Amino acid sequence: MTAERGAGSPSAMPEVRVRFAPSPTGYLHIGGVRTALYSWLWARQHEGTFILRIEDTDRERSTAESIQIVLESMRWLGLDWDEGPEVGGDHGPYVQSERLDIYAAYAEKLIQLGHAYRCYATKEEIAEAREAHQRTGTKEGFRFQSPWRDRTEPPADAATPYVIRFRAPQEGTTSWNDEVKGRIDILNSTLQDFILLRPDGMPLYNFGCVIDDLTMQVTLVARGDDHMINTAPQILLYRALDAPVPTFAHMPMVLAPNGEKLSKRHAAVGVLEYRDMGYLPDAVLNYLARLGWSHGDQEIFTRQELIEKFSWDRVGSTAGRYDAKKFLHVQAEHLRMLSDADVAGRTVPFLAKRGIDVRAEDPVLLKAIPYVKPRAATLVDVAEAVDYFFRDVEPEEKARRKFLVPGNADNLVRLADLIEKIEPFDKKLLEERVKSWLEDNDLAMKSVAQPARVAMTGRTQSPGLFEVMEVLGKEKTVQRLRAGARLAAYPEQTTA
RNA sequence: GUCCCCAUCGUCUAGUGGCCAAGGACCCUGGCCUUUCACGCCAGUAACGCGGGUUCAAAUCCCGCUGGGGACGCCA
Repeated sequence: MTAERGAGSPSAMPEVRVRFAPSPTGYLHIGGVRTALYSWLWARQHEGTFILRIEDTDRERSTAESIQIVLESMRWLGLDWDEGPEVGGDHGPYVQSERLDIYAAYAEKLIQLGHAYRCYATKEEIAEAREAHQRTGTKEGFRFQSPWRDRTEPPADAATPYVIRFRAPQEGTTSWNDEVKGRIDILNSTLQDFILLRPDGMPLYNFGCVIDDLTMQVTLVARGDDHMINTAPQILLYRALDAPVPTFAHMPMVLAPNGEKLSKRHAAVGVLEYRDMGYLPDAVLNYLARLGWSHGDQEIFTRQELIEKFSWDRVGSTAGRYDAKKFLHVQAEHLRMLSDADVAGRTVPFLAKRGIDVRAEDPVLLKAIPYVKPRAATLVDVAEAVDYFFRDVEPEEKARRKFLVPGNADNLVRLADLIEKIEPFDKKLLEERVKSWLEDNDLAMKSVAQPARVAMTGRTQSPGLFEVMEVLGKEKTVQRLRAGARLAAYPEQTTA
């Protein structure tokens, strides 16, 4: 760890207070989820406080529905917050648009301290200055030099709208020890008099963020490294207010497979989409945790292991690319870690979506899960794979044409006849009897298996034949084999 | 263009100066298992961007180059 925090007072190490501060603009991006996750893991590992704060100062894009989506996403992931919307806390409100008076007070304080000033320049003036700057063709980046920085007289018209700007130092260097990037130095000469407050009193990101982190007593700020540019101005703000500067941890971003910024064009980016695709929260967390962080060669982690093993110095410094196949693999591993009863319970809503109404305790469902689990990755796969246990089969056209043909009809009938007499109806005995029957009649398993499978399941892929029979039960097994035989004998007819 | 960050198989990564003719995972390929599909098992392809240093020794440290990403807003 490269941090310098608390070095002077080891006995008085402050409580760990971290926050996740998304802006509610549609959905919770999986990149954001990773930021939230690392912060949450850090808080839980240190028995600290995890704060959820909504940064909705962009009125154009923020909506109330989006806030609900954020909360729902966090809840689904199990990233519970100790302070924030709906749970309260001692440092609220936790929605920025409700904290305007706080920002106003701090802005006034900064003006009085001489660290900020009212700027009456219009957007047009700034745009002009920018164009003029571009015409000069200098290599320096554009920095607006407000004429109001050093002016003491207010404008003639007292009603002129103004923004409040920070009076940024123009010399020196601002540095910090980043938990993942190490030491960073920024020349103050590259900074400008950034805006704190808009005319309507809405704070801009750097100001709202600092005032909130300050008043909420946040000890570590974790965010994507696209925010690194904001850190120097923020540190300057803390200093101007004579406030303690938190530790910063800037993690590399999650990129698209082609290296671009990850967006809807490349993948499902809203985390709730994964819920709907049948992913498990712990799998999402595992995949995201491992994208940019590592613990030796370990790939699969439970939530508890993540809490125990996470550390900032194991967060890599390279941007990670989203890999759908690896994600799916991690998901499959987590599915297999679940008990059958758990899988059954989680599959129920996905069955409901298919119009199948069963309870989690349904004995057929419970019996089928262990056979289906190894060949499924998501809960949608599970639902799909148990479908035919709960409804009549209509063989897929292709499968029917290939396997339910006249030549197979007789064997299906004879198989049904045989099976009808087997008791108890378990897979072991079924396999034994069917195999000896095949032997006695000089038949190959292959000649009977696929027609029987199609008859029972309607498809060519399924768990083992005897497993399917056992789950289906004698009555349905026999009935479907006979129906299949009829279809085979008279290929032009459809199922009854 | 300016500023900041980054650089090991296609991808995620292990590697913190000798144990590395670079290990694991996903993907891909071949094989085994087999009543189908999976699972599982075995095997294989595949990487230290380039150039200079430092050192007895460099994937690991330093410098430069190149390449990639991000930021340059009255967005966050």
